Amino acid sequence: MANTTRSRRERPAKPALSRQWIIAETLEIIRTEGLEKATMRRVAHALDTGPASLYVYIANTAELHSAVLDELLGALPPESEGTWSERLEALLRSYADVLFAYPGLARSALLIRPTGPNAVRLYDRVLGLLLEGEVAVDRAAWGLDLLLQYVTGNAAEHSTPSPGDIDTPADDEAEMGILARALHAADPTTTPHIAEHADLVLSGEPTQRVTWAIQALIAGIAATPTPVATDIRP
Amino acid sequence: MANTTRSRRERPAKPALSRQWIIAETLEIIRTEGLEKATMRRVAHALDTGPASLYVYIANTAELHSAVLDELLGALPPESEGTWSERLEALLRSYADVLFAYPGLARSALLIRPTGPNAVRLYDRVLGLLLEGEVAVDRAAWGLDLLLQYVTGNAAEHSTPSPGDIDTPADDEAEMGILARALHAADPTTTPHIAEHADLVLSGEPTQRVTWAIQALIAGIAATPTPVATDIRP
DNA sequence: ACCTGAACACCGTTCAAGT
DNA sequence: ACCTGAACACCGTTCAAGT
Repeated sequence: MANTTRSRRERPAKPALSRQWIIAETLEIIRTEGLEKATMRRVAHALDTGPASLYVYIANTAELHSAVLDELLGALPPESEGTWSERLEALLRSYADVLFAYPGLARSALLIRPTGPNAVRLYDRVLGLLLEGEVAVDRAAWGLDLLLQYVTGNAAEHSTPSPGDIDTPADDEAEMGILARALHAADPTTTPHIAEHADLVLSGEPTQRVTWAIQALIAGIAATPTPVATDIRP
Repeated sequence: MANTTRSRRERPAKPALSRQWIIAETLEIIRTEGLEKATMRRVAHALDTGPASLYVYIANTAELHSAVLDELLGALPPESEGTWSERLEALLRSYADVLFAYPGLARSALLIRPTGPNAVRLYDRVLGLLLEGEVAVDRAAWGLDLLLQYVTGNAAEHSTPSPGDIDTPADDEAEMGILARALHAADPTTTPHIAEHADLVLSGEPTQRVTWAIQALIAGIAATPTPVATDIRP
């Protein structure tokens, strides 16, 4: 009886399943517990239903994660100030920030190739900025993929496998420790360059390195001719 | 390994569990059925034992996959002919080939940061070739990570999620189809650059694009100064 | 000492059956 | 028409108990 004038702090008592609602709930779980907890079963449970019900709206787990990512890409900051390359760097960094903020989603992004409307808008902005910088259109077109893949791959590599979870107390740090130990233990006979330059290989803050990498990518893209004929346009 | 004089085609009847044997069996499963089938349970089953037995030799699933990858890296071709950049390209392509040959392993490589002895040897070869090309040592040191991450990420992106399995009839192709459709359907008003250059963005054979990307990366690495002081050496 | 059966706590996905 | 209980076929990992 007395339908729905309930405490808003409590679960809103079965607010009718829908694609939007499922995505929102999934995002909430990813935010608080990480991607690996955002399972069909767990999302269904959070929505007070069984897993089978989700399949009315979402084809499978991959599509669920894909939809969440596109949702997030819709919230990228719209435009910054500066030269084309500064704006491009800022855009890519904001994309990287999204992926870092939701550890595990980068891994999804790497495998499912985002194709939602917001992803396409991101592609368009990157391509537009490269063209504004007078990068040859064929290099810009191929460079688009290279830039986004780098950022995505980098985020995937550095995002902790299980965020708020059991293992991985300070995961990326621990990971780096393992790598650092492996490099410092390098045998000077069989691996002389690593043995000599281990510190340099490991040097730099992550943000410094991402910034440098993006600059290097842009420079390389602008300077390297593709095998694709450029005389496509009249 | 472990030369038991048996019919090599039949299962060698419980050849005593060992780390090497587990890794070899896992590799075989990955080769024939894909990474996602190389579960602790399935490997244990293939070795005629229960999953608990594997934990005597291997800490967890991640370590198992990690060990398999390092095993594969030990078989990279040793040295090619040509200029330093040609040899570097060849080396990176052979690394990419390994990852492509074992779909799914690239994804692991992206997340676990290979640190085995063979991985370190690969790092050393890449770094050595960059230095041979007279790339500044700080740029070479940072570029190492950029190059390997690109190749790994690229392989991860293009490797089919489930190789010899139920879904994904021609998976990467299907994926590309989805992307192609999304780009060709781009709205000329909101995403004008993509709408105009969709074909160019999608153009080129995968190998052409990888080759171009590696060249662009090398050029960018060589040309972009890092914030790390270069006057480390006397 | 070395190994493992059995259990615990989960998964994705399907489909017959309910409302 | 829309939804879902229950089942199917799996997972990783642990630990008490066996040899």
